[in-house]
Amino acid sequence: MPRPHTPILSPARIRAAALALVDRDGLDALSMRKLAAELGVQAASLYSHVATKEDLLNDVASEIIGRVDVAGFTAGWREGLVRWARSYRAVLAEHPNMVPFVSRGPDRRDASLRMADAIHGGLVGAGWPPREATMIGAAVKYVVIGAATSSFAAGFSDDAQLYVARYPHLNQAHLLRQHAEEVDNDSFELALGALLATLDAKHTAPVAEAVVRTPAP
Amino acid sequence: MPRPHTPILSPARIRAAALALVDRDGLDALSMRKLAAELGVQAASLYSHVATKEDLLNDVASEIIGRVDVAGFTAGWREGLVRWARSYRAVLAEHPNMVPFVSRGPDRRDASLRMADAIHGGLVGAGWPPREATMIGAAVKYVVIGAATSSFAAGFSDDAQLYVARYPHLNQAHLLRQHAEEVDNDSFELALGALLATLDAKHTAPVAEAVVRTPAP
DNA sequence: ACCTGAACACCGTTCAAGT
DNA sequence: ACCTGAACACCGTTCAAGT
Repeated sequence: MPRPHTPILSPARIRAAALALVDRDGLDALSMRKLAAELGVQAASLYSHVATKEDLLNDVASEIIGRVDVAGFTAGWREGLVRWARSYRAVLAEHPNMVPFVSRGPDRRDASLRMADAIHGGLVGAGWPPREATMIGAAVKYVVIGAATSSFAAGFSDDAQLYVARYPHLNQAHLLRQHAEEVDNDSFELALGALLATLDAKHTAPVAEAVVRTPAP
Repeated sequence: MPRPHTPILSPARIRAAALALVDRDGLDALSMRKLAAELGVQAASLYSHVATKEDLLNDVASEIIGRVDVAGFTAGWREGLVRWARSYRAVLAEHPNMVPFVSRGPDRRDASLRMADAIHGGLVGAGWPPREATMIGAAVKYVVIGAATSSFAAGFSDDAQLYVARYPHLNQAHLLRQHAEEVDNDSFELALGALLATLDAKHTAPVAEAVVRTPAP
């Protein structure tokens, strides 16, 4: 066995350590040097396994997105959408400090494109015209990303009572910390439920056509 | 006139230059040194007018949020919400590179709190119970922030056709650049319209009570 | 009061050198 | 093949010094 050292690093280990650091200290606290220190190694060593900090974060983001449940469409488009929306939100809520990065812009990440494709395919397969499927996917995504991004609960600090005192209407707005998650959740379900109700009303005609076009095998 | 120099900098001039730089080159491209260079000055000079880079960005964000129209509630809660949502989205769309910063987390900025307070006050004044007003404000905000954050059009690059080739369902998804803005807009209006339809249905009872409780002056 | 020059403690990334 | 040490071109921020 002439191998001089068993390797101490690997892309997966680096990703895990990066995510742990971001979860603990925030996205801005992640530096290649701190990450290396956490792994007992020099900063330059990371570049044997990772091309760039941006790439590393993209890979971490892809791992997160990959955990979203897009399999619900076997039980119908409604169930597919609901499971997608709730699991998408839950997965983001597990890593609030990664949300700004994960939800940045029009997504070029492979995992995000696969997710978008699964949703679009599920909707089209259930009879929604492609143009409407795109809009529905986008609208649900807006609600999820918005809820994850501007959550009351995420990073809610204990000095929040300060604001309650200064802004009269917020005073009665149930913004206390113990209610923040509940308000987040109810607001999210309000938006999601409203969207589904509208889709239920629209749904009747297009799905009938689709059954004709794509008969069961 | 013993004044040695007429001051070349001011907080407002610095904010304007910072926003222009971010709009042109992106949020990551903003550094105090580049900003100073743009203003024909040394980096250290900025600190006579601005406490910190973070503070500067917060002030820029406040200016942006301050342009949002929250005055529509004089024409009823429905008109108030619609004008708020559309102008909020439009204001963010004017500065897509600032969106990640403007919509970060639970907002501690004064302008954001004033906006939230105006919306909440408008809804409560129209008869919505405080708890529901909070949820409605949050739900509309989710749609606006989500639409601004994960817009197809913002930063849509010209090599997007690459993905269309690789992902079959996206192929038919009308994701070509010339349609991106239209899809964004229709998806946003779908989500907003769904929310309003649900609120219209809920609205009847609470508003009647409110008229009794808060009679006209 | 406002701006400068130099410095401090950081960054991401590269690269020759060691094993 | 993997890790190190040193270096490069950057950061945000501070502070004594000039006017």
